[in-house]
Amino acid sequence: MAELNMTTKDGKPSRIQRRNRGLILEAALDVFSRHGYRGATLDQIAEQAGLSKPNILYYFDGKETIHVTLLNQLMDNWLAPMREIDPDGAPLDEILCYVHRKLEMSREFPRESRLFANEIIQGAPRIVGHLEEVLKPLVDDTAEVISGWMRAGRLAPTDPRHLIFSIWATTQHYADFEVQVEVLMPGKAEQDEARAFLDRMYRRLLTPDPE
Amino acid sequence: MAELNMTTKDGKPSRIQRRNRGLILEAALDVFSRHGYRGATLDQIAEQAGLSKPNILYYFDGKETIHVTLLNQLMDNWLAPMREIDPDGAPLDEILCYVHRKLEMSREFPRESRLFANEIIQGAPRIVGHLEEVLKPLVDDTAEVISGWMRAGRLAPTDPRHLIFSIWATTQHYADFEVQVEVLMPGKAEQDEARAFLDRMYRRLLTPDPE
DNA sequence: TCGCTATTTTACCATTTGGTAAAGTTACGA
DNA sequence: TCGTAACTTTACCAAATGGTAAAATAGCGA
Repeated sequence: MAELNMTTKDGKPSRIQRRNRGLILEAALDVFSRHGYRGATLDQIAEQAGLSKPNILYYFDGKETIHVTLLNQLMDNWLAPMREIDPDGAPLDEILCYVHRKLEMSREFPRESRLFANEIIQGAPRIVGHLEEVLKPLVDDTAEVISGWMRAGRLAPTDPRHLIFSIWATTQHYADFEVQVEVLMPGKAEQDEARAFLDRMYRRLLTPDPE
Repeated sequence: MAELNMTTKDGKPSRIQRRNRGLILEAALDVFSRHGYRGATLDQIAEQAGLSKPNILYYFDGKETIHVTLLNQLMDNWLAPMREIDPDGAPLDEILCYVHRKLEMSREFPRESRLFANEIIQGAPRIVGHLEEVLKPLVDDTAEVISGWMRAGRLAPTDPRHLIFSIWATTQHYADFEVQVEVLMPGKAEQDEARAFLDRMYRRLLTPDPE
């Protein structure tokens, strides 16, 4: 009887369930991404979702369950651009396309980026497992693809993992440190400039030297 | 009588005051950087400092005062490397030296980096003022110096502000996302590799093209 | 060593917060 | 339209948390 609140008797979630779980997760994303896990309260989430606190606990086992649910849902979308790097594509295009898509996600989903950043900064207590089991294999594969391109002389050689880190860092910076960017470049269309800057940077880094 | 707990009657802080304020700030840095502002508790800080909670409130007006004190102390050290960029130096060397020093600070002061990141991600409620009054002028100046170098053909042209952002992002990443880095490159001496990677990246980005 | 001030402890308190029990209300298939 | 399962609300609670009052103790200059 601990977690029957997930399906109706016949095993399928009802219309109301889908709607309210959606409302809760949307509200929770907002609150968690602004205040971090411990800084967020169920009352805030409830108010923003337009539901009562006990009602929220009818749909989710507890605060932590909501948070974990969010993180798990997030991860898939978050890693999608990396999964789409095509080992048979043109190396430089593939990498630059990845950079652009990550930057695009920073603009479209800043809350998701901050939720993730909060979790990692605080030691990733609730997703280390996921990092090891899902993220690590994916990064290992991708690094191997990039290494192959470099060995074949199709990209200038560098450490592929640090390359990936730098792409994550530079693109997510515009979401995670948004207030700072806003203070330092008030009112500017930074995203377009950022795209041009990063494009140029990775192009110069990765274009192989002529023999 | 609201904040007499700062000095003894003759205006100078006593030996005990200096020691205990130091203990408190050291403990607070640890706790705040691990859990964020709201996630940290006075009890945790007190325990780690080896003092009682009321004793902590004898030295600081409240939780927020401790946090603000930390952030203010931090900012100076944090910006020091940028202040040391020499407009009369060799442009590429100055930038690369800045990159190295930022990376070095990431390794030496990861707690400070995370404290700062936590604050910014959550909207910088306690230091926007500082950002506008101290950080912005400094960045404006530095961007102007870099622009000058670019106009003189001594650096390849790019947007100087986005260049600065990318340096912050890539160097602080190793502190702020330490767990993730550790999961993906277990046991490696990432810092040395990171140094080589970043050196190479910014060298290629900024070395002017031959005419 | 006395007396005064600085420091520390003990004993609290009010609020916030995650969570629960149980009574009510709604929706929907038969 | 009735009964049952799904959903929602009301009224709580225990623990945690930031903070205070006041008594107790330690340190130090005269």
